[in-house]
Amino acid sequence: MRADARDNRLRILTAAEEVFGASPAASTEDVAKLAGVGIATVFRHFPTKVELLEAVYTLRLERLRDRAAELAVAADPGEAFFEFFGQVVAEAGSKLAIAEALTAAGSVAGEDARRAGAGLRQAFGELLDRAQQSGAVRVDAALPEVYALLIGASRGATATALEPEVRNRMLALVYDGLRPGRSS
Amino acid sequence: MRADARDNRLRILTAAEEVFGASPAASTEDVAKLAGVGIATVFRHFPTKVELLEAVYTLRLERLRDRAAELAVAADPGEAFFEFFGQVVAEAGSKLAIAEALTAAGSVAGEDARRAGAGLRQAFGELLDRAQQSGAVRVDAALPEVYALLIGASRGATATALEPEVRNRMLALVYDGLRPGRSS
Amino acid sequence: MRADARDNRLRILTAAEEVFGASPAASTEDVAKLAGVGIATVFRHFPTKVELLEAVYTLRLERLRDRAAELAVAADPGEAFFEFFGQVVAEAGSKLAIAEALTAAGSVAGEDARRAGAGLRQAFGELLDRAQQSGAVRVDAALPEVYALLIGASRGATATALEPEVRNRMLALVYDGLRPGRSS
Amino acid sequence: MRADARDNRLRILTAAEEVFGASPAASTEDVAKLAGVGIATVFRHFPTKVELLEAVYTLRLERLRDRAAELAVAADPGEAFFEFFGQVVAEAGSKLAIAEALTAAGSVAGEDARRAGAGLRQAFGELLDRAQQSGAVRVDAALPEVYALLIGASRGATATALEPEVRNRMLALVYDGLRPGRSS
DNA sequence: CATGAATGAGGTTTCATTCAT
DNA sequence: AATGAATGAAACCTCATTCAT
Repeated sequence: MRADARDNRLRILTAAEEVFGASPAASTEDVAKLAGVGIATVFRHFPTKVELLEAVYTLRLERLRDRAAELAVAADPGEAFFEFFGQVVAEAGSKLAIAEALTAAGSVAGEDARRAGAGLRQAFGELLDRAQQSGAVRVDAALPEVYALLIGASRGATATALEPEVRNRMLALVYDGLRPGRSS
Repeated sequence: MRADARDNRLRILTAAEEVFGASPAASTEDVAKLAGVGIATVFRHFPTKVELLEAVYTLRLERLRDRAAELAVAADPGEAFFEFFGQVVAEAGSKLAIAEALTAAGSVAGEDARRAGAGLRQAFGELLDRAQQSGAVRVDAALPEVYALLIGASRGATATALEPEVRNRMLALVYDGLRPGRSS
Repeated sequence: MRADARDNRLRILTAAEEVFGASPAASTEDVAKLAGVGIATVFRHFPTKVELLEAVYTLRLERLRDRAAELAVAADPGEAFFEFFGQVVAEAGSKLAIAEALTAAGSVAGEDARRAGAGLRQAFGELLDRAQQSGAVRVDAALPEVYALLIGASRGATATALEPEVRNRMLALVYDGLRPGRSS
Repeated sequence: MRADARDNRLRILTAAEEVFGASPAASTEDVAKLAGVGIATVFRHFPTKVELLEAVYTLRLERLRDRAAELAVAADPGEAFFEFFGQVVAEAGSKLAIAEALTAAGSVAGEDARRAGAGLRQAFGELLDRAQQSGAVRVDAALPEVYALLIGASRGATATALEPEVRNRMLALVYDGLRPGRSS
């Protein structure tokens, strides 16, 4: 791929992230305008609007996975787990808008997005494992439900446009449910 | 309002609930078709698509509020609270789609929807109060964060198309976080 | 169907006949403009460009079939046959352009067009039968090849933008081949 | 012109012949892809799509003219004439598609194509002359109408996707009309 | 009051053609 | 000279909304 093409691809992705993050109903032309390229250039790089949305979504998931991978080697596994959890919830806003745009476009998820989702889930699973082995998280909580809780907390925080204090108190409740020493 | 007009209004609302619940990108004409009326009739009752969406959304919220009000006089306040919580999460699917349709249409929330939302929140607050007074829920959890948790759990369950078992395990984690006896 | 809708449908068909007859590459918007309606009205009547083209084509075929049916009761079967043949060839120009537009659009032929084509072929077959029984046309010429000859003569006349005299001399050659008294 | 440039020109022409022969609505990029060159190379050799189409068309006409020239020295002029006629009709399919692509593009014919057309017409005229002098074709048939008949038979055969048997029977009718011994 | 046709403003996508490498 | 990316004009089609019946 040529250098200028790579450049443009990145600019388009960045623009799309911002535009769709702000409003799931945005048009492809808005993306082109913000990226400073012609509309046809967007379609050369992403032959379909759905593919563009998926690319943005995949990028988001991959970034989160990388962040999880970094934290997987932290000194304190418990702290790493909860920090990651909190970060995801805090940054969920625009990622969610993109997910909504995808479902609104009628696509459940492309191959790339599915793979990236699986990657994130696995990386998060490592964080959970280590936190459980270190005694920071109860051992009877399995990945599926904890992951669902992560998603839920993210969406809850976004949907209600939570103030930071309330969000933190909500997270405290979630964390308490995850800590060991419970009967359930 | 004439009797047939009232009839039509109800049929349109019912149809809209089903159509938008299935796909947030549905068109107003689809609603008219399912309701068995002409499209102009839909616009006579709801001068704008956003108003129709809000009416459906409001209806949903009011139904939940009524359900909460019923449970507010139940014998066991703790059981009532957790039952309501679980029901909301279980039925979240289509309501969520309507909320997405609203945000996709660029509308944050109309007056009616806001009022209905406040009503639901208040009714849920009563359930929470009584559960706290009965000792079933920790007293240091305030309505804002518990409500956010309710919304989040609903959305999380929907977004990931959770199987019932996983959903129940996730709810168990959430409930544990809400029970008294924690230091946080 | 409402009166105004029927009116518009007819006006659209008429406009399409003229526009596509003049240039197979014409756009749907040109048709709308000539018909004096909005573009969406065209698409309401003919949900697809191909369907519009087929409707025009079908109309043409039906008109020819009707003309053949009229001539099928003429006093002189031979004269009727050759007159019809000549008329088809003379008027072939714009009909052909429509057929080209259809193939350019990637459609071979819709159900209606196929039926109309079969109708025309059958009506022409009657003319041929009667001409053969009256001794004006050789009896060893079957419908398939005579029909192919009709199409061919039409296309030949159109493709080369023949002057009337040349066209008549060409037809004379064709007619001679069709008359009885040959060995082939 | 450099050797590789000449190579490319030929490969582009060959590819264009195949691509446009298959579908008149094909894009220039398809031609480049099949030719194995970049799209800009196509435009370097043929500055316009119409010019490319004309070049292909011209090539076809020239090949036919060469074939006619070969047959012009055959032993039996009558056989030569009818053989050429039949060959042209049999192979008309893809050439016709190219002619359609040209008219769809709004171009009647460029200088080269016109010259090539005239060349073919003249070569065919020689075949006709010799066939007439040898008594195989009636002498009162002039080139214009016979040529129109050739074109028409070609197009008719193609347009209706004729089976070989029917095509031959149609040709027999045409040939009978061309043979001497008729009064017309 | 209900209907369905008409509207025009966009949205996505394609293509011939031009530039930068 | 060859490449492939970029372009903008236009094509087809959809939809919320307004009129005429």
